[in-house]
Amino acid sequence: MPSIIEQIASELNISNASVSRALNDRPGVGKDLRERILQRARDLNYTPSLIARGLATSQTFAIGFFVHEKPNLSTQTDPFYGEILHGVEQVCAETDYHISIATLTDAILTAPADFRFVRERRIDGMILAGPDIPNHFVVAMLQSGIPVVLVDNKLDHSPINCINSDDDRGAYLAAKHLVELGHRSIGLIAGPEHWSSNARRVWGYTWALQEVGLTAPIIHVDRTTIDSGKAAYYQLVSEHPEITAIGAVNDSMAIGAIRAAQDEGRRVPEDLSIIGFDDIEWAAHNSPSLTTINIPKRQMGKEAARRLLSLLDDPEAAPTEIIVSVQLVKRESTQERS
Amino acid sequence: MPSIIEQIASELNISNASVSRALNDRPGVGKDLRERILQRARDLNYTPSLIARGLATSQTFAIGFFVHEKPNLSTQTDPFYGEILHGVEQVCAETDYHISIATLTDAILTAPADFRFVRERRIDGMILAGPDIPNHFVVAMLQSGIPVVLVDNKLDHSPINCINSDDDRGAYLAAKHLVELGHRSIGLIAGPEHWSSNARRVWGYTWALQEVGLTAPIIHVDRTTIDSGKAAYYQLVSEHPEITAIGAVNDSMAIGAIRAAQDEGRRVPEDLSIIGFDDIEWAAHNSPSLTTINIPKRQMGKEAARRLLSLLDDPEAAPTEIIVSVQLVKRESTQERS
DNA sequence: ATATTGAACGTAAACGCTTACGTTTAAGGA
DNA sequence: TCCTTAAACGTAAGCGTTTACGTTCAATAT
Repeated sequence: MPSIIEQIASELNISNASVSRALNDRPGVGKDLRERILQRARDLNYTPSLIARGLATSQTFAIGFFVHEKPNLSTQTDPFYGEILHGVEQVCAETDYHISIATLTDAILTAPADFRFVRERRIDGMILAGPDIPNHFVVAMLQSGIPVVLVDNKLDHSPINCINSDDDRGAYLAAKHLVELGHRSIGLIAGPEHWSSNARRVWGYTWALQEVGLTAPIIHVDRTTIDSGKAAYYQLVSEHPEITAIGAVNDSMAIGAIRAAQDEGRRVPEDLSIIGFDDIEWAAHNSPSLTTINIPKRQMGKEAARRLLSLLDDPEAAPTEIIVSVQLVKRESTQERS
Repeated sequence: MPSIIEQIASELNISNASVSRALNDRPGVGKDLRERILQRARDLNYTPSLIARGLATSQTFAIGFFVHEKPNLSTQTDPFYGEILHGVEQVCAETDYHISIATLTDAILTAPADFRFVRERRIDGMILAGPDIPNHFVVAMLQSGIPVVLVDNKLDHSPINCINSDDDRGAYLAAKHLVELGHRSIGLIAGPEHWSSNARRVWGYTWALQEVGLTAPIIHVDRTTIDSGKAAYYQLVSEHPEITAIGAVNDSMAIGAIRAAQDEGRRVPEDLSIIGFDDIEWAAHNSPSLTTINIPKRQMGKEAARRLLSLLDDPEAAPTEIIVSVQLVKRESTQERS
């Protein structure tokens, strides 16, 4: 059975080349012949074989979306990467590109040297998502020769194409919000100091408070779960009972803090205002619902895909960091200091 | 630049065919020549071009994982398909298969007739996930000629390869649990009657209660969100104030019911026991934490992948429905009737 | 000793497209 | 009218594999 291209060619007594040209919208075929070819192709329900095309052009029209398997700082209870992936899908759906996914396991992360992981997938480019993908792996991928875009991550000492949320500003907004509500004794609940987005959030808080002459006690804990939020809360209020508002470095911890406060018999927000960060799905469903900083995950995915696609056109483009802006979402867990 | 296969062939003064045979572990090449070929391949860091191989064999070593975009019955606030996908990944990671994903949009769902969607992807098989993928689409995919496995779905009148959770039994267990706690006035909160998993859950409840001579009032609402859980709660208790326990058809609704009860000043579980279904991530973090029926999502993904892979070997195998068993998870939202 | 067999290996076509290059043809310029 | 030019189209090689079919040759059977 001949391929559809061949069939059209023979039916119309022309060459494969002309059919291919017409189908790909390339010059070199006359107006009305082109029309007849396209018509016939439609009738025959022609779908190009991306795989044959791939062999011929060494383009696969697939991109990889690879996420680190460990739950990260902000995604304990949230389909964080699911949302990002959705964004990637949305922009790819408008193109010919397909998405090939994989989870980055430790095995892959520790043995990137042979490029096997990327080469066997035959992808044109890749998106790497997750804050704790080790630098050395990113560097290795960069050397594989295909474009790389990072999401929720960056490289330590050199510029790279990446998409990140505006953590500094988000934290700044959060602090500002608390200050505007009249709070003057504000405590901070933070995760491990060396996580970069954590550090940036702490920095944003500190900066905003400093602007109005305030300094905040900071509790660092080594995880960012609900339970560590509780623990941080207890430590914070025992050291600083005068506090009327708490900023948490992510929503899970904020929710933990709310629980702990409620367990102690303090009302949120009447006695204590608490604000989170991330706007995970449950933030809106918590009781009280959580005031927080929204990260536009889907948009991050879209930006990542767009960046990657444009890189595919021009691989030499200079590395750019895209910072998506975040937004304060006022809900029930914060109110004016009484 | 010659391909690596050609390079090895010429270095060793043999033919491409022998190299290919050795690489693919096929008979027809002598023991020690084979060894030398493999050795050289390792040295050269050979990675087969799946795309060239695909052209030659018309196997792509990729499967599609396609999920319906609408949030379904049970996944409002839960990375349901994320977990399933994880399972799929885990088993694929042990094979040569890659995963190509896409979201089934309405546009795709309504125009499947041309197979464009599946053909252009050049996949060897596909997993379709989501309870409300229309029958006609599934049928169309079946006719595309490649194996199809359904997850969280089935076909109305003909057998098909699918993976589902044991909804009847789950509901049975839930009801049994309430009965064993001493409850005799039990109400049911359910979603739309025509959703099949919903119907099976209602059926399981009814059956278990009937076994001990009980019948339960059932409230059907048209969505399965937290808010509709609240609404259903109010309707239920206004019509049946004597009720001491509530079974909800999914966790979101159960949580809604808990909220509503708490708002009314009733304590859960002291005054009212409430049990959910699904065991979404938040169930464990709710206060009180939610007693519910756990669906092993990851395992469903694994089963789906395994089924698909075996179908790839033997496409003629008879359609099988795999039902994964569910489990009662006792937490805080239920207790003995006081 | 010859005939038979099968393992080892080579040849070359095929998979479905793209594309560099060559040829034809008609239009436009002098 | 003849020459130039470019658009239209054809030719055929090539992308990296696999595989049906041939060939060679040594081992075994007779």
